[in-house]
Amino acid sequence: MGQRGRKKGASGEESRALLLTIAAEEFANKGFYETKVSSIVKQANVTQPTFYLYFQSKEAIFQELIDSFRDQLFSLTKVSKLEPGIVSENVPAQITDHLASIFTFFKNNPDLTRIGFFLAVESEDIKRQLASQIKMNLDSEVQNGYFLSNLDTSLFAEMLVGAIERLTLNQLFQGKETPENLAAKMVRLFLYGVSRK
Amino acid sequence: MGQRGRKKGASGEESRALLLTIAAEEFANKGFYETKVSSIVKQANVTQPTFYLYFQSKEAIFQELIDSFRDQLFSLTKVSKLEPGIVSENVPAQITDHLASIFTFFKNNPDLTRIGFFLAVESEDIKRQLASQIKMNLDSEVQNGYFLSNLDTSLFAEMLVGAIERLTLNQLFQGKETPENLAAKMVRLFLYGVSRK
Amino acid sequence: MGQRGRKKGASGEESRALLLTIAAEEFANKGFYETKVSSIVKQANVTQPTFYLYFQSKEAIFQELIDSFRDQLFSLTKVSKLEPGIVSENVPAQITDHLASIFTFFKNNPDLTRIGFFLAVESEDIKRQLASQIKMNLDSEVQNGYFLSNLDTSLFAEMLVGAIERLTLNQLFQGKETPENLAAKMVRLFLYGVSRK
Amino acid sequence: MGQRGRKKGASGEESRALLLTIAAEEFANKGFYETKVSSIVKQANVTQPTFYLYFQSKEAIFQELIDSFRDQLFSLTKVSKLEPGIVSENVPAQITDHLASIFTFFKNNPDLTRIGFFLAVESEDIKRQLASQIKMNLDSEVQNGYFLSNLDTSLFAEMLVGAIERLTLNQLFQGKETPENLAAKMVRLFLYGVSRK
DNA sequence: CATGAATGAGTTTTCATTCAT
DNA sequence: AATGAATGAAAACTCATTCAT
Repeated sequence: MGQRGRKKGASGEESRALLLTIAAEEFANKGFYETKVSSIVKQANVTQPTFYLYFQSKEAIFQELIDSFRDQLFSLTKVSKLEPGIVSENVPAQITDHLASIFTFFKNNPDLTRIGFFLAVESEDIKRQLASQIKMNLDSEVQNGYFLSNLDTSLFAEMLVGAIERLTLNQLFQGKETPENLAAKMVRLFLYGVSRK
Repeated sequence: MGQRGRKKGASGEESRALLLTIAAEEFANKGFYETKVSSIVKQANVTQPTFYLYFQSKEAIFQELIDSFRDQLFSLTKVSKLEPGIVSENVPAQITDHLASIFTFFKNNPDLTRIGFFLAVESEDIKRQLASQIKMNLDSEVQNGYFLSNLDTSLFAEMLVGAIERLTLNQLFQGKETPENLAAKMVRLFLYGVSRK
Repeated sequence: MGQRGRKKGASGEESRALLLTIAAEEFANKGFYETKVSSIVKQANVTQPTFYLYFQSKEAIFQELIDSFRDQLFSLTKVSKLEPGIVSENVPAQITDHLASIFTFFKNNPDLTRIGFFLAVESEDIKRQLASQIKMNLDSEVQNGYFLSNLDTSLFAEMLVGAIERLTLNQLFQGKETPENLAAKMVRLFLYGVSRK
Repeated sequence: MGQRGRKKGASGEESRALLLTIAAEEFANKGFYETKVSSIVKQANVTQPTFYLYFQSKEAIFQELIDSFRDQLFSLTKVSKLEPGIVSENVPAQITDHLASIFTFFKNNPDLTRIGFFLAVESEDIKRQLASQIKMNLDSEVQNGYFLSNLDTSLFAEMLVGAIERLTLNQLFQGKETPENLAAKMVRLFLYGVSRK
């Protein structure tokens, strides 16, 4: 009776949180449509009506996960504007740090990241939004003379997001690189290019 | 009797091709799961059994589209290795051409591209494969001294694929840039970086 | 609201058993293919999903009925070996009893019998298995000198099964004979033949 | 063009006969429902409309096979009444011959037999009819004093049919016994019984 | 005599969701 | 806080059968 006993006594919040975690895992691994409510609740050891006690629908819980990803991501990028008065030499380091913090967040929340950055229909929105934030940073950096004055910041921001996305999946999630290294390599490449001269 | 008469007389290949086109459109716009066979056939003005006359299943037609994308993409990239004896100055132009041809293919086949590059489960595979092709090219170019000798070509290839992906969606498909311009801009940025100095 | 209320409160096992009974009846009367899930559930006053709550598929419920028949039949025949030390005169009575118990089982479970003995693909298997059990009994009886020493027990066992089958359908199920009478008649005929002398 | 040429030139009767043969095979092996018209015509190298040129429906061709079986079987049993004036000693041989001719027919027409004797819904009818013929023969033989005067000929006829059925399937079709041997064994057993004394 | 192309009418099965307790 | 039992609404797929030629 241990398990059952515990479950009955569990606070609602616990059940809710558990469902959320399991759902994230399932969604991340199998996508929205291949994830069945029945499978989520089975793993959480609750019944289907319980699910609906905490979430209005399958879509709602998915959305909640997306929103959670978006919120965390943007609370991260909000604080990371280059400070205006910074000295030139430190710019790369600053950018690297910023990038590393994003990679760290992704690494620590792989399920959420898969959902919000790759699976959701809104993923495109989110990436656009991220690109837009990056663009704003770039613009001010251009203004401050750190970057090429004729840089197409919009396009560049999108390229960065694309790079982030691929490296997250193929390097970070594969455990091939740490967030810091990845960030450093990216920045170096983008700053100085790959041409020999 | 005009309509009916025409349909009965239609060649099978025509019906098949029509279904394929409509399916591509639907899949591209609504994804695999939200695309219903019933909706495809309605637009093609045939009945459901006709669909199954030409395709084994909804999955099969989806797969056929993916395969078509993959095949075309890789028949494109297969021909585009940098020739060994090329003079240094022409390398950027060559790369640009290659990239432009990819963008052109994407632009001319937006539905197929959405399916094969973004919607399919195999999309990751396809991108990995593309990255791998690019890496091989890069490797030989490094060997020939065009690029930094310590370049992490694998990582760089992935960044390129990420950039291609984003720009395809947000610039090319939006009609903001031509394939050629996009390719040129990308190459310039990656070759020389964005740093002012 | 009476009906609806009652249904909701019904125990699952009840619904399951009801479906099983109705399915047996339908299968027995119309065969596997002409029996539609829709018709079973209609008679059980439940909806189709309820059916799938208790049975994996139409095939599964059919199989369950077959297995039930087979299990009951063989738990019946397992106990009925002639005891070794029996006196000669009692052998016919013993055999008759055994046969009667089979006929009784068939009579009490006509739907199941129709399914397992006549409709199922496995019916042949089941009959073969029954014949094989009978053959083993016959062999030991031959050994004990009750029967002709040169009796082809395998062939004879099959003839018995054939006779059982026909009489079940045309005498027992028609209510023309009781299990006991049928058994007695069969035994007499097989033991002593029909020849006048 | 050989094949096609031949087909075009084929007489209608040839196509019809071919379809009938293939259908018999398929029905015999897979049953009515698992046999698809599409599969029959594929094996016959014709198209579905051709099938409907010769048969009104899938049911019709099945019925035709059943009727063919029934007709042949009963043209066989019609001729085989024991002649009234026969001498006592020859009765067993006569019966054996009769039985052997049935087994021979079954052996030479296994597909048809499977269909008419085992698969068809009318199989029961056909067996009943066969039993009824046998009963009539038995009755006259009883009258003539060959058999026990109190023999329940109806029941005995059914037992015979059951035995025939099983032995056909498990001995004859398995190639374990020739029609003649099988008939002889059956007759011996039924005439004199299996009791030792 | 034969076919390429198409369909009407169904059937099983799935799944998110909800009562009643 | 939770559940046993049930369902509405649809989806993919099948197959015998038939036009038009």
